[in-house]
Amino acid sequence: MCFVAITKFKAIMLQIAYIRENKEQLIKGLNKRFYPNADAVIEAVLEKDQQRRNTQAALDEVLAAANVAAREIGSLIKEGKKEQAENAKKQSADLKNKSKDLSIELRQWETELTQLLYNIPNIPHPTVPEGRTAEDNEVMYQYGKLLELFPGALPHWELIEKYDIIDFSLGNKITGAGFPVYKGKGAKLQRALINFFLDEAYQAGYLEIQPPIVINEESGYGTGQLPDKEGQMYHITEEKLYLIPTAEVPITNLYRDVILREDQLPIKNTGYTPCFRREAGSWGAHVRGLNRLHQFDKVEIVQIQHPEKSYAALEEMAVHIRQLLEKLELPYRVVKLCGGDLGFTSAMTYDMEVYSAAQKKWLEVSSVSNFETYQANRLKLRFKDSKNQTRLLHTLNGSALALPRIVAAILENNQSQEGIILPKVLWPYTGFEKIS
RNA sequence: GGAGAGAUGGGUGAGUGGCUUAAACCAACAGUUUGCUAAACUGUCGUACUCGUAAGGGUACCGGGGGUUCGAAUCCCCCUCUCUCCGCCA
Repeated sequence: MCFVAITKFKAIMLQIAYIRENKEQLIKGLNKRFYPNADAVIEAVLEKDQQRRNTQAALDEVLAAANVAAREIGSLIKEGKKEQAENAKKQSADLKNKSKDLSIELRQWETELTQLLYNIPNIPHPTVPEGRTAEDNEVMYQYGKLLELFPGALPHWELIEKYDIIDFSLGNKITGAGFPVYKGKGAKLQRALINFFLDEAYQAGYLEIQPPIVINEESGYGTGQLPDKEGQMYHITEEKLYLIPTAEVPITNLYRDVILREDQLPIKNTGYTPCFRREAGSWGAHVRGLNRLHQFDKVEIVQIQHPEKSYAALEEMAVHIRQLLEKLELPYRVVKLCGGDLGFTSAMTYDMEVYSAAQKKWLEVSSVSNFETYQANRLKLRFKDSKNQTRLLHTLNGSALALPRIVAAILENNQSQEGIILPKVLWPYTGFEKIS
């Protein structure tokens, strides 16, 4: 019925009404993140939206007229009034041109608006601490003694060489820096940890998923890695696919374009995948050994939650992760990220940091976040509430856990003159108790 | 990789240019009837944008994108996916 096919507006329109009504709050939230020019960006969004709506209204009017005209022409032809039909056709040409122009204009506004919206990060939860850097994060909880090691204790990058369990130079040979090769007890320890983490997640009620580890562009936009982290992902240009930076992406995107029933909530999924990160520009001396890799293993937990229950779920996930660390007998602390340190898509994030005795520093081993409706909005992930209203859901995820730094901490903290004694909980999984 | 056939609402499935504002059936929901269940009957039954205080309008959407036409689910082109056959292969 239309003269010019209009591209389906894929933009994240659902949040526009919210932006309109909560302008001040949003600007405050963005400022907390030190997001530049928050006022100007929000103003621009509202202005473009107004333009878009004006254009939409004008276009709808033209299309409505064209529909009427087309029907008239149809009946004229049927009645055999050829000349009148020809005249009407000529007049329709004008409508056709107008609709063409208007839909081009509409698309322009939509594109600009989408561009703006995609580049606005999530709004921090009100309890997120003020602050610009990791220094300003709030320590919520600390567990375990920060042990002192014997003289001559080694950092993990020396331990792995000493016991010949992880080999960076072999990885360099076959791939490049940041792609280690795990050997013997090193490889088995990896496998043990993955199984342990998956079993624990299963016990906690998570459904195990084995997703693809390459994703398409749409999935990248769905969870917010695109366009924000474009340069962070390995891109397979031939097929327009990306290697996943985390299992969060495929597992959460399972629910893209889905409307759930309330009784299906919450969705709790877990999955093990390798993760790939280019880490462009972040390489340096302080990321030795297993501290930062291009490929690493991780078990992820994902929840899709009712909006009113998502913060309780965040706490539940944090407890799950803490229990893993406690079972592994690792000293850790939980920090709540400040506004400036918060990830692009997150409303609230806890980081779990394990203390490495040999490196004498805290290593981030897990990060658990509530994205509220931010991802759901892009994913079009919704549910029907008790009043049969369609509403956006909340998504959450956390690492439970990322392997390399856990391995580093286990090796460093458990070393002795006789070798590395593994935490008891892993013995059934490894089949050995000691690396020596 | 080659050849062919397909993709329609929650499901099945009709629809080869205007009588389709997408039929019919099933499922679902609400109501009526009913000792209970069932059946029967009646009604409702998509998503998004937009105008309106509201009631209620308008527009778009038949895998995705583009084109032809006054008018497209229907015709043409490109892409994706599914099925069948052939080839190759863990």
